Amino acid sequence: MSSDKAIKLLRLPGRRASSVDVAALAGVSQSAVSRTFTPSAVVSEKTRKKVLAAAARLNYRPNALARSLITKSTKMIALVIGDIENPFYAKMVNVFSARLQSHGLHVLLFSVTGDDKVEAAVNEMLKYRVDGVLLVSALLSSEMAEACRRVGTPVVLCNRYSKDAAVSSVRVENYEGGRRVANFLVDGGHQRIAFVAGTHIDATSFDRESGFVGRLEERGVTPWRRTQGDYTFASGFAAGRELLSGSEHPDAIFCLSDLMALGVMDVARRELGLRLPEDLSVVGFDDIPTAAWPSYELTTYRQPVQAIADEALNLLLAQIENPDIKPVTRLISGELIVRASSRVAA
Amino acid sequence: MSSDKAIKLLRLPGRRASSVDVAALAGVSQSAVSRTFTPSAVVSEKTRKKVLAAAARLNYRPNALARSLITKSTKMIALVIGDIENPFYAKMVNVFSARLQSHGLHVLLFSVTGDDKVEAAVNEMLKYRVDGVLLVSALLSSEMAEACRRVGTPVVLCNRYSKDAAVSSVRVENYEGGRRVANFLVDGGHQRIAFVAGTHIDATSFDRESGFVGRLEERGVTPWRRTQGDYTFASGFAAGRELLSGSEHPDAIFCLSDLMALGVMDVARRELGLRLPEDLSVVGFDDIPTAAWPSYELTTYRQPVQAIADEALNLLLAQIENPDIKPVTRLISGELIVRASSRVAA
DNA sequence: GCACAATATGCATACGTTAACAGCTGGTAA
DNA sequence: TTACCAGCTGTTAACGTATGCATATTGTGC
Repeated sequence: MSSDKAIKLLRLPGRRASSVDVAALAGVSQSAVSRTFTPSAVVSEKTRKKVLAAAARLNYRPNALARSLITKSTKMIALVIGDIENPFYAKMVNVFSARLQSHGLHVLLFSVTGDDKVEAAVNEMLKYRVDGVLLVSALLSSEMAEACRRVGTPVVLCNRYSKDAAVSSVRVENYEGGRRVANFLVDGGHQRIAFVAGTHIDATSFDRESGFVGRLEERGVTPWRRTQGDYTFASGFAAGRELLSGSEHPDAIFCLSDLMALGVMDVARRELGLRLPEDLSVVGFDDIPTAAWPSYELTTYRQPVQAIADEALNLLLAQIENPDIKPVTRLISGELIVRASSRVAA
Repeated sequence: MSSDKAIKLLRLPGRRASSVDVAALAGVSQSAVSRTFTPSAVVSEKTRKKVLAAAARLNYRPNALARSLITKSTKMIALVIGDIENPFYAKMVNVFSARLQSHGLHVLLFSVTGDDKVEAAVNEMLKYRVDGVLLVSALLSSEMAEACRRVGTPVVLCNRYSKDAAVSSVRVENYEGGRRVANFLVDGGHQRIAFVAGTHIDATSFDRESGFVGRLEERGVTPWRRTQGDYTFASGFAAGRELLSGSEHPDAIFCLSDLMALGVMDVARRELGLRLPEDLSVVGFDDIPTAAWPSYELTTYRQPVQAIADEALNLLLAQIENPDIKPVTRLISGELIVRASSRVAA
């Protein structure tokens, strides 16, 4: 009988050791093995030793998938990221994955180009039964939000939000940020203030713009000219060339991302020979590392990445803990970092 | 009997629908549901319709974990990345995740700071039974490589390799790259050629340096001075300050990463008032997007990210297909991109 | 109408784990 | 010695799916 069992349990070549194999080698029951690898469970020191020895010999590691099947928790969080090559979002990924790892959670990464691919990603991650979803700079359609809600998967949006979908979200105070930049530029005595928007599929760009324009008008300044980019350096370069091409050019340009602002600076200085901030002030949004480099010294509205990520993660963990919690929106306040790319009040 | 079953299968609040639930609602067996969602399996059009309708009503999605338990394939690839905030590696992540997604594979991301954390990451990913492991800019100890081999998990290193561990790897031709830069600088008539190395824990930095120094000496030029950074902008800035501080300064500096080269350029121009390339030539390694920006126009040795990623993925897929394949090393040739940061031969 | 193939379905089992439960051991107190 | 309790351990039933096998259904040609 026991030899039958032993024969049956002989490790076939190419098969990975299971808890049953370990149990057989250690001469204990399979549950003893399971308990050895379950922190909350209780085993005598003697059997734990035996089990660990056998496990080491067989290169055994508990199968997280089988465990998840029972515990109904995969310890996996889906991280959906829009544009990972934008340093601001790369940093976000870094912070998130560090935080998640320190919580014993794992990251299932989905890098989506264009909001249309988010749907496919969501369907995939739901198959893997992730414990929660973090969307960074990607828009969740209300149907997909509803799909997550139906199966009870918590979701938190980062730096995006949808008016219709009932999903928690965390973002920087975009409206307020726009106002602060407006104040700063008017205080600095600028007259012809131009603006480079982002793509308007999300409310983020809209909020920053309305805060900015609204405050300008409150202070009696009419926005001089407006154009649009897609948050990249190249689009900023193009936008700068467009804005600065006429006979009369703006004396300040506010860009909705640092990358675009850097593009504007390069076209202004390298192609048109303007001096900053004497001939032109440039202000960005994000505060990516490059903004602080001596070649740029870009004035920008800083988004506190750590704070945003921490808040988003707390929201998500709370929602995992208690699924019936209702969606909330958190606004994180940013900070205007004044550097040499802009003229300041005398 | 059937009503008993129906009662038992009533979807409890908070429980997710399983194939059994769908089967009950559709009036078919559980296997029929399984077959409907298994592309290779065969079902009549009639039952497929019924199943899909029931599945839609219940928000059913097949449980990938349970499936993996049987098929012994998780369709998950572990992606371990050293420094995701370096644009070069951010791009790598982007390319890999796009490629993997198009193969129907999913990315389990591990962002490690320091090679010591790789071990913990490897242990975690093996618990999740990933189908393969991609290590980008992270070093795999030979013990960990051996651990993967023992459980039969394919591994491919990207831009790193270990002499002792028997693991497949793909990297750019570092040695040759160093030689090409040496030739370029000597051809340009430079006399005092300095060098900024990276951290020396990996052979990558060593190979580039020995190619560079070796070729310099072949051409009768003695390296003027050498210092070391950690691939970041800040370390490049510091290295530049150190190299350029003396009374006599180098007329060319070769940096083992673009970020460091940009740091050198900034300290040279902004802090010391040098003109490039008249007073100093700077050459980098990687070709990150910023290198092409008008403010820098950095000459650099380009690493073809797409080609490296494709090759690494092919190697990994081949190894998944046939686990007994033996480890290979692939060298991808790079390309010297000449821009305005360096003096060229008259 | 029949025989026979071809196709489609259901049944049962296995994958590797956790957790509720019951049973076993040893020690202690009377 | 006996009874009892605490601490461990083994048994068993899930979790949700895929798949080999046997059986049921359908269609074809005469």
